[in-house]
Amino acid sequence: MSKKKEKPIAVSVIKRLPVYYRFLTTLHSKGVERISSSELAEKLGVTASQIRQDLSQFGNFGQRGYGYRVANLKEAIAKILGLDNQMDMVLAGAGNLGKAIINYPNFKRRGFYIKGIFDVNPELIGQEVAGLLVQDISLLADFLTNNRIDIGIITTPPESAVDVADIFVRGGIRGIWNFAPVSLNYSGKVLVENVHISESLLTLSYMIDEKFGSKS
Amino acid sequence: MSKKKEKPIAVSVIKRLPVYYRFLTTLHSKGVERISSSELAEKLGVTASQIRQDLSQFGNFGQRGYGYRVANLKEAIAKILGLDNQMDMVLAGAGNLGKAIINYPNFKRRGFYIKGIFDVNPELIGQEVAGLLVQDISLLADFLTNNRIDIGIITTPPESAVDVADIFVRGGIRGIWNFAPVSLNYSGKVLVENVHISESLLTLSYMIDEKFGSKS
DNA sequence: TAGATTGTTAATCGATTAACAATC
DNA sequence: TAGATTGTTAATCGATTAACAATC
Repeated sequence: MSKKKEKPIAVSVIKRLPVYYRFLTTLHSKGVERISSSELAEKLGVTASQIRQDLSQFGNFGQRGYGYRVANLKEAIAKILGLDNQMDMVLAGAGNLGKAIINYPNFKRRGFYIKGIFDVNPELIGQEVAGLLVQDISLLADFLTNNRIDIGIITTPPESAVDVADIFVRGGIRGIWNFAPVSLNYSGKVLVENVHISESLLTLSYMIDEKFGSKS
Repeated sequence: MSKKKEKPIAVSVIKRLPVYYRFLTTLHSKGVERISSSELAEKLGVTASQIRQDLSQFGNFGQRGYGYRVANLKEAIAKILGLDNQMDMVLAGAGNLGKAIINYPNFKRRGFYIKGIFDVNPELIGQEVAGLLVQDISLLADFLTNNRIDIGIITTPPESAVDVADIFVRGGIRGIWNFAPVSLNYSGKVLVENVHISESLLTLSYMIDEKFGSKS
């Protein structure tokens, strides 16, 4: 069953939920029981208004005069983000970046399971990474027909990214988490979340020049 | 010398420049000579208006009735982003993610130079990565006083990220490229660009549930 | 020239912030 | 209760899109 769709929530709001979630997890592990929107805002460098506005899109999680119970709010956000549902994933490209992602420690805790790892490199095929054997990429299409996979992760070089993405889409994947520096366009059929790592370095570089002046 | 500051450019605009740049680089390598804002828009999934609006903040790079010369526009954006200036960087955390970043092939071409790699792990210290020896993190502070470094990269586990960031800031670094899932707050003193990789997975997960319905 | 496409202004749309009544 | 803080409405701010005169 799909969620009740009240009104569509803005993407800008959804992108902030994981930030709140991460910070609440930290607070919770430190034994902090309550927090107000203004305290939270200060720690995260946003406004209290924004936090209350964001949360109010999903329900009433606080108590007037008191604030938010950290444990409750954390769980509420986990629920909103669907972290209580399992998501099955495959990864293509078992280089350093791929391995870094596979070994991310919180995936399982949050319901994300890597079910298969694929690569073209004969030296990597057969290697064990986090308890899985790296398989030949030529087996990917079959793997997807035999397994119901939600998310495909692309950590290949840019040249192969589009081919892999096509296999993912034909294989019935619902979302692509793309780390290759290419623009993937599958309007509507599949959701694509791009993590264009190097682009953020260019942004940083621009802002450094702007703030401190360029070195030349 | 610092750039002429006409009017401050919106961050949202600056974040799109690397996208344009990447795509123009691809076009250029394919031998494409000209492109119109509407063609570019279609390929990138944005509006032609936005592209023209964005570019017009920095100058007039096109020709009415013709469009943009790919080579010219590419170079113009490189200039805006400061890719013709050298940026010296150090990296802390030589695990898989750190190695992935160090080996990114386009850094030098774009003026980004990694000058030092640091870690706490004795097994990594002394290892050679991309022509540099991994050094003990205890040497980082001294390294920064002896070398003029622009950008510090944090690819450590979250527990050590704040300590490393403090060393960076005391060492006179101007920007931090942070991959650790922590919120770094150095309002004003230093620029911080966060790449919270796992947060984008949570966003994707939410949107999949929203679009296709959750599996439960 | 005629057609095409930019650069830019004005209109729209959406997101953030401020403010405050509701209420714990 | 009195003080604090939420949830929510309204006001502001900023970013995107539409439209078109300028012009290659």
